[in-house]
Amino acid sequence: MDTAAPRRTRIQQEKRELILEAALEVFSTNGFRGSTIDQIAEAAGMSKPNLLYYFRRKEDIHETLMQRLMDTWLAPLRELDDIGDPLTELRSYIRRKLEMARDYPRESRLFANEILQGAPRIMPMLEGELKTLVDEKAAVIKGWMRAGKIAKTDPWHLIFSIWATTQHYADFDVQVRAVLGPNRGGDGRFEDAARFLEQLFIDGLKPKG
Amino acid sequence: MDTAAPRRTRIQQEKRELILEAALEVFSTNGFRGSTIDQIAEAAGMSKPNLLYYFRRKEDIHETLMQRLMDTWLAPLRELDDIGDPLTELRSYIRRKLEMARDYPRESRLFANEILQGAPRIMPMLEGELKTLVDEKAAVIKGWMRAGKIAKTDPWHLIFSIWATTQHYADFDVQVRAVLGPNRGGDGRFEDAARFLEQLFIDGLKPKG
DNA sequence: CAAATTTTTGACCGATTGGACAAACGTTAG
DNA sequence: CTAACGTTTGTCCAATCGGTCAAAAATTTG
Repeated sequence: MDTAAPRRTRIQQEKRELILEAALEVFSTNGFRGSTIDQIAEAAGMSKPNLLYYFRRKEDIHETLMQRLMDTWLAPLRELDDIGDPLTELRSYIRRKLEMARDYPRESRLFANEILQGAPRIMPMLEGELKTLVDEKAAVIKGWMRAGKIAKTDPWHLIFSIWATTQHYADFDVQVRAVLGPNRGGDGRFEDAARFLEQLFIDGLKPKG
Repeated sequence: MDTAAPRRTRIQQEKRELILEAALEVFSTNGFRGSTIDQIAEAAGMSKPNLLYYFRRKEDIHETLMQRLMDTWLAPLRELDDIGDPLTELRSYIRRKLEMARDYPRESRLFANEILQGAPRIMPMLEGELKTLVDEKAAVIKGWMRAGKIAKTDPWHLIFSIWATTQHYADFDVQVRAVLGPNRGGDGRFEDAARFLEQLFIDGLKPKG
C-alpha cells in the first residue's frame, strides 16, 4: 500500500485542490471516459501540460477524487448510533443523506457514474470497506427489530432504499425538476422530499384510521 | 416533425434491429461519449462503414434507442388504474417496475446515464410527455388520498420514491451484489427486494403492536 | 544577489475517434 | 440474362485524445 504521504509545496497543494475541484465538476457531468484532460484543465484555469505536472495521468485525478469521496460519502451511515432511539436515529440518517444529496450533488453523480459503469475502479472498496460497514449497521438495525422497536424487515434492503430515495434527488435532479415543473420544482423540493421520506419510512403509507 | 416512416427492405429492418440491440449493450455500460461506433459495430458483427450505412451518425442510433425506451419504460405507470383498489394498484405498479429493473437492466442504465448527464437529448420528452403522465397519475393518487383509501402524502414524491427504489436494483446492481455478498446477492435478491418494498410502501415501518 | 529548484508553456507525438467515399459485391425485378 | 438497385468493404481523412519533452519563466534557497 502506497501510504507514504509525499511532501508537497504550498503551490502544489493549492493547485491540486483546484484541479480536483474542476475535475469533480467535469467528471460528475460527463463521466470518466466522457471527460477530457483539456476540459478539466480549462475549468481549473491552467494549461494541459501544467495540469499533467500535478497529476501525471487522467486516472490519477479520478482515483484521488474517488478515495476522498468514499470517506465523506459514508460518514452519515457511520454516525448511525446503536444507543439512540431507533426511529430518531433512522430519521436523522435519512435527513443527513438527503442533505448530502442537496449540498453535494456532484459527488453523488460522480459516484453514480462509477457504479453505473460497473464500478471498475472501486470494486474492492465496495466489497471491503462498504460491505463491512453496511453489515455492521444492518446488525444494529436487526437488534432494534428484535427488541420490537421497529417493524421486522430486511435491514440491507432498508439501507438500499434509503440510499436510492435520497440520492435520487441528486442523480435524477433534472428529471425531478422537469416533472415538478417551474412552480414545485424550485428550492422547496428538498423540504417536500424530506417531509415525504419521513412519512414513508417512519409512518408508512397505511391509512391512519 | 419527421414522422414520415421511410420504407425499408427486409435486410434493413433486420440489420437495424441488430445494431440497436448491440448499441443498447454498449451505450448502457459505457455511456454515450464513452461508447465508440467500432464497439457497436463489432458487437453487431459488422464493419463500421456497414453500420454507418444503416445509421448515418452515432447520435441517430442513440436517439432511436431513447425514443423506443421511453415508450416501454413508462408502460407500467400508464397501467396504473383509477378503478382498481388503490393499495392493490400501487402494489402491482411497484412489482411491475421491479420486474423491469430485473428483466431490462440495460434499458434502466441507459436511461440513468442520460439523466445523470443532464438529459441533453430527452429534455423535451421529460417536460412534455413524462410530466403530463405523472401529473395525470398524481391526480389519481390524490383522489385515493381524498377518499381516505391511502394515507395523505405527496403523490409526486411517492412516484419518485417508487422509481428510485426499483431502478436502484438495476442501476446500482453492482453495489447491491457487492454489499449482499455471494450468499444473499444471488438470484434471490429480487424476491427479497420485492418483499421489502411491499412492506415499506404498503405496510410501513411502524412497529406492529 | 545568484544558484538551485519548482512551475509553466508551446510544440509535438502516436493512437483513437466519427465519419466520407468510391469501388466491389449481392440481390432482385423485368 | 442483365440492368438497376441495395449492401458491404478497404481506404482514407481531419479532429481529438492522452501524454511527452525540452526549454522558458517563476520561485525558493543560500
